[in-house]
Amino acid sequence: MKKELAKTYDPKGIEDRIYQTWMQKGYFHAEVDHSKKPFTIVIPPPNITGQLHMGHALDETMQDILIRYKRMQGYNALWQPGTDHASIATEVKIIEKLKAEGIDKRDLGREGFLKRAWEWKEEYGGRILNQLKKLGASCDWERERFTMDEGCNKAVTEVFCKMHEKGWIYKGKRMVNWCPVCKTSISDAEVVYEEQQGHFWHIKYPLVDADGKPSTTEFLEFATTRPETMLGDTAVAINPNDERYAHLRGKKVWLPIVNKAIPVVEDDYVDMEFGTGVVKITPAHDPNDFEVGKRHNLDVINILNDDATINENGGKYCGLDRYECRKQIVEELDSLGLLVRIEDYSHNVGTHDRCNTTVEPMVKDQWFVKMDELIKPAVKAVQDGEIKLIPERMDKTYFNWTDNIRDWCISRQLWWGHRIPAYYCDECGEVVVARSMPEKCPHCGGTHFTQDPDTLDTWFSSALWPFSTLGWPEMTEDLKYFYPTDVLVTGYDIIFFWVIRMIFSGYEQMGEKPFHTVLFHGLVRDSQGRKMSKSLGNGIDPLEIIDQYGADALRLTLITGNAPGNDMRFYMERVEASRNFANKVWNATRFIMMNFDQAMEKRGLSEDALPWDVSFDAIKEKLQPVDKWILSRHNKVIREMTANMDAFELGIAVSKVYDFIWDEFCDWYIEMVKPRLYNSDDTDSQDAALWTLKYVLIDSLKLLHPYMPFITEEIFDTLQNEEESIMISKWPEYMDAMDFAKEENDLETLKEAIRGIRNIRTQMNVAPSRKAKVYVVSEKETIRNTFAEGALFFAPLAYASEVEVQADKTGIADDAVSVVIPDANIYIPFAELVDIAQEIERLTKEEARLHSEIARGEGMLNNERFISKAPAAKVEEEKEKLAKNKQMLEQVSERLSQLKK
RNA sequence: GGGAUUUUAGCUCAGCUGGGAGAGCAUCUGCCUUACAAGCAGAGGGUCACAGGUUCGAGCCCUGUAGGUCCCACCA
Repeated sequence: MKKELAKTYDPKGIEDRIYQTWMQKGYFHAEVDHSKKPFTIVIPPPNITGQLHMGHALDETMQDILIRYKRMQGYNALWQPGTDHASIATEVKIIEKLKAEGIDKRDLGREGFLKRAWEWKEEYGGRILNQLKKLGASCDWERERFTMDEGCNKAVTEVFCKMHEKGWIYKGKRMVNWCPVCKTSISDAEVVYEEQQGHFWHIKYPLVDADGKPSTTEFLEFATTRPETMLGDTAVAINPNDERYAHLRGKKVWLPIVNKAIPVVEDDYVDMEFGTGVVKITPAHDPNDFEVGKRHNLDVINILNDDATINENGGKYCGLDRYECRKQIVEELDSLGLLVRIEDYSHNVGTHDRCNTTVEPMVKDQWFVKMDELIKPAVKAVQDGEIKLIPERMDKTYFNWTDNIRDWCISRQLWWGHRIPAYYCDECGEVVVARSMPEKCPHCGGTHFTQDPDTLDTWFSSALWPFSTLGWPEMTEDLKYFYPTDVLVTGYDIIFFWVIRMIFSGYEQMGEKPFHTVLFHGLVRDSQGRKMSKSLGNGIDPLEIIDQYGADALRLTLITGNAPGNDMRFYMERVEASRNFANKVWNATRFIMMNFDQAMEKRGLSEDALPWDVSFDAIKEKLQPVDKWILSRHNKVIREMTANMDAFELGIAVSKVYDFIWDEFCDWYIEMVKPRLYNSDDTDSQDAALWTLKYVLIDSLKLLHPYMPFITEEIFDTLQNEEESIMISKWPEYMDAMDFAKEENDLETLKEAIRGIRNIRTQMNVAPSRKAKVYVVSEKETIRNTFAEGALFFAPLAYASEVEVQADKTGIADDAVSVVIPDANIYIPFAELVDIAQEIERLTKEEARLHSEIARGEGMLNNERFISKAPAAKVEEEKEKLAKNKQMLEQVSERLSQLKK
């Protein structure tokens, strides 16, 4: 048992060693086992481009806590790890890298590019998972998956084909968001709106005269933020109810520069109140205009190339960049006298979330997922509570999206990703969607096909993650056993991208929810509340924190004092506080180990027959009230903490065990136990103390283990050798046998008395070395017994030389200082140290406080409605309080009048 | 424009279904007491944003006002 433990806990080296052991023992691995209930979490797969940041650290810590907790509770816990190919994010990264080498993606060709991409994946793809290991993540690494591995590919193809057969995936010309830099369409969710300073160009178009020529006197004025789109205008619109323009119904206006007549159409979309009540209509480059165009059968004239330069439809502007074109168009309009004025205007501009480029709405042939039917079970699941979102308010965000759902554009003009399983017949152009390259065209019998060049939105594969990782589309044993998974832990920022899509995919493909609970967390911000970002340079690297303070300290910091779904600020001071706690636990262990050693030496005990290494029943008779108190408190902490964990209140749960260990166990129990260990020969009492110290510490370590896996394992291993590892030990349970209500009550009285004496001594500036005799006076025998039994530790903690318990004040000096606690008075007769004036002041305050307390209590009890409506127990409680207060007031007043004499 | 959320000690935040205002850090005081100075003991500090309302009783429920944060939609 003799182990020299360092004075402070240093996690360096320890953490890696322990993690290796866990891995070697295979504790993280889960196999189908019908004798146990499964508990499954799938990791939100980090991007292969990613580096571990604080957001991941928080996300993974929460998952690891849940997994470790459930594993200890006897569940067959599976934490399924993996990574995401992150189609566009990765492609952008690789293009950047190629650029640095002076290579353009097109030079390599598709095959060459993909080869580079896979090389990149091999090199960096596993990086982030290795970083997770530093954090202590207990993922089943044998099951690691990748969204583009063979199984996931199969799942994607299968889903695409099934949904296509069902008519829920279709190809069509629709308005999409186009990124001119990435040269791909993107989904609505990938567009972020930014407020930008722009201009509002007020322009007028001439009316068309009866002779078909532009009028020189009559004009129609309107305003636009994108004048260059006029090249694609095919109408101007007015509101049908707008009397101001009644005379224009059925007329035409002259589109300058392009020089052609376009119709005036009437449409409710036009807001009469806004601007001049006239809108130019460019169906090819504005989503609303596109709809208007459809209603009025307008031509759709695309004026842009894929890189946002003007195409041949722009006439002489062909080849110009969109912004240069804008400038020149404005100049030309001005020279034509058609520019009325320019107004400064700030408006929201859609940009691509990956590259910040202003997106262009364009009409393109793309693949879509029809959402109206697909979304229904996903809505119902949350409505019915089949799937619970935590915190609950996320429901509203969720429904906000589902209520306004639009079809999902899933095709991307990228190379890195899942290729769309659609094949075009080289002969007749017929589209065939199939699980593999078709042999023969069903339309013309052609045998040569070209696969659709597009890839799928990266979220298409992520949506299948909870079941594709378990083997789907094969109905594997894993799938039958582990699906549905249990909890999904993720940030609220990807509720639309991912959470909703997993839910509807689960119902559609598996006929079953993918998980029953979604636990959201917020963003980790810097100490000033800013987002951590590369550009700000304010990011804190979790690996550096781990290196300096240990993974346990980081994990505790991320979880403490944070409610689900709320953002948190990251402070170094808080990491230090966590580190200090680890040290506290470490030193409590040192204390216990030291006392084991001392007791063994003193009593000549051998290690294999220690009187404190016995069962609860065997030690029960020897337990003293203090021991029962801490056991009982610990028992309650188990119950409360378990309830918090089950309610996913991870922060509250850990604060309970934190407070228990630091405050009750270390600052009270250990202090109270010292006199018994150091200054007493009662071996029964010592056995009980040592037994209790060990029992409570080990059990507390178990409660703490999900949060701080490394230090708890290290200490567990040091303290005992019955169990192999704390991570597979049994989660503590509340036991009736450990409930000692009387001792809990008694000890609270003692603690209060000790605090009272300490307080008085501080206020009177009495040095701790100055010990005085303490008299405890109470009419109640139980109270006298409590103090008599507790005298051994009461004296040192209250800096008393001696404790005398008696029923009345006989023999106590009149000038004794008193501490008033429920049912008892404590007197310290060291008159020479007392400043009477100060004491009077203190008692006066106390008297005032009691008066107000009594007034409050009487007010409540005289209130008939309170008596009739409040629970009976509550009323009783108030009555007792009132009686106590009255008694105390009497005592205080008496003492005051004495002193005043 | 719609919605969510937030306003509690100097700072950062807890506060469960309404019933005597809490933690960490910071500040002040006293202690190197034989587990721990990364510690111990004690103290100060809050009209719980503001105004109404419901209730015997409101930090908590309702209405309104003001400030902060965020999400969605996007009006040319």
